[in-house]
Amino acid sequence: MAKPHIRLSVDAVVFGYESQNGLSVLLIKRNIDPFKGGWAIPGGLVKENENLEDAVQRELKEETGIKVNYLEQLYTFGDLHRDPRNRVVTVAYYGLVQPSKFQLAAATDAEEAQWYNIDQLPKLAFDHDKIIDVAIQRLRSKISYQPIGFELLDEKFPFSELHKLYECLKGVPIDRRNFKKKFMQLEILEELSEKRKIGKGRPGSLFKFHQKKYFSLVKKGMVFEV
Amino acid sequence: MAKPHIRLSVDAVVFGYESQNGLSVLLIKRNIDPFKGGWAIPGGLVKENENLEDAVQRELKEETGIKVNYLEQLYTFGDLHRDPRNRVVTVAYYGLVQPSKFQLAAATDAEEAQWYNIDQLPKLAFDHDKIIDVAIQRLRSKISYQPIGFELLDEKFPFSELHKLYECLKGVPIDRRNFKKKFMQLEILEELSEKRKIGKGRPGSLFKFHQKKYFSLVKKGMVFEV
DNA sequence: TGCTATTATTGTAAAAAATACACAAAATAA
DNA sequence: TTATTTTGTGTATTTTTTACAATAATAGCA
Repeated sequence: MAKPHIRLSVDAVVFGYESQNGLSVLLIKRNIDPFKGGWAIPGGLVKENENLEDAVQRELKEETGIKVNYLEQLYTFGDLHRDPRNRVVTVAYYGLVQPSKFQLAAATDAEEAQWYNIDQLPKLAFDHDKIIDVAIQRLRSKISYQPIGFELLDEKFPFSELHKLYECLKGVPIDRRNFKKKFMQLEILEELSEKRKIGKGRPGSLFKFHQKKYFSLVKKGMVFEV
Repeated sequence: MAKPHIRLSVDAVVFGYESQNGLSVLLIKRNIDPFKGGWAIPGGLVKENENLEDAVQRELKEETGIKVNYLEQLYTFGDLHRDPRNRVVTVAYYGLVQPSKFQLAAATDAEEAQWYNIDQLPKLAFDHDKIIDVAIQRLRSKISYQPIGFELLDEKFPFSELHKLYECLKGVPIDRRNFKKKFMQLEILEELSEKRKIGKGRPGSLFKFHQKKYFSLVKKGMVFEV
């Protein structure tokens, strides 16, 4: 009998955001044991000749049909009995997408995939609740010092959307005027001449995140902090 | 022939600090291939029934004789060819110790262990230079918002030692008076009636990090930031 | 068309925090 | 006793953060 060895997997906490629904996580319904029929975050074993990030993207594609643009390593979970059958150490990642950009699961491979608001998560397989907790914490703090929020917005967005996003992720009300003042001082947004087309009330200008401006900010040794 | 599988290892960047010598990293001289005779950070394969942190502590004990008090996961490095022979994914940790508290290697197991100042590192095996880079960055930023620096100082220390430590880790001069004012406002230090015994100049009071005070700071929702 | 409701835009005064900066006190070495 | 080194302390200035309200542009409705 072969000597048992440690298996290595990757798992992904994919965050989605919509201004009406707030922050969600992408879950799949497992169709194999253990936890068959239960909900889990997408993931699976890493292949012998595959990079970790490639493995994440592959599993995401297979299980949910999604390709994430922003993907970052979160933490590696290696407790002895986190998988009831074998020793499986998992490298967890988190990613950001716009749910509206994708058609979920049904069209794709195996499991059923679904968005769940982070305040209404079902019971989860393995230690996936813990992984999501860590991911939320990380996202909450990262949003303040890295301009990653734009991954969750349309390319062009009214300023109020950015404001709502930050209030949602930080979980506290933020003064609109002070927030705008601070953000605009960074000079990483481009104000377009277009206005938002729909909705009631005075239409606001649309903005775009200007990556080049952000890089030149960094080059000057300044820091993004909001 | 058995199907090849991914091997899992842990590696540790152990930082040591002395006010005369600044920041150092603990390295070992490898006595097996690959990179036999070269320098590397301590580490090795994780056992099938062993937690990741336990694996780190075991390897550190075996290879250097050191036990670290503060140990934290850094990042997981999994590039395809980071080990020239097999696919090895490594979970890197970093730890903080006082070099003066330990007798190194020679007394212990296999390899030769030695402290190297972070500005005078030798050429390193595998991707260990990259791992150390990431660890230094992490330590540099973490020192500002977590009170981990005390792991690098004696239990009782004159304030000037704390000041020097922060100047060293942040790599910039810090105004003595403003730094002290800010730190003392946190109320996490206990000022002892003892004075420093040796050295020239006016003797300074000794201080102690007061963990309980720090916890109550956190409970009040305040943040450590220096 | 005019009224109401809704959202967007803009500025300033007050408070708090960060910075710059200098001199006196306690010890050792010469 | 004098010079040198290190510690200890306070204030004025600048910068940043916070709190806060009135006006403009649209849509829907009477």
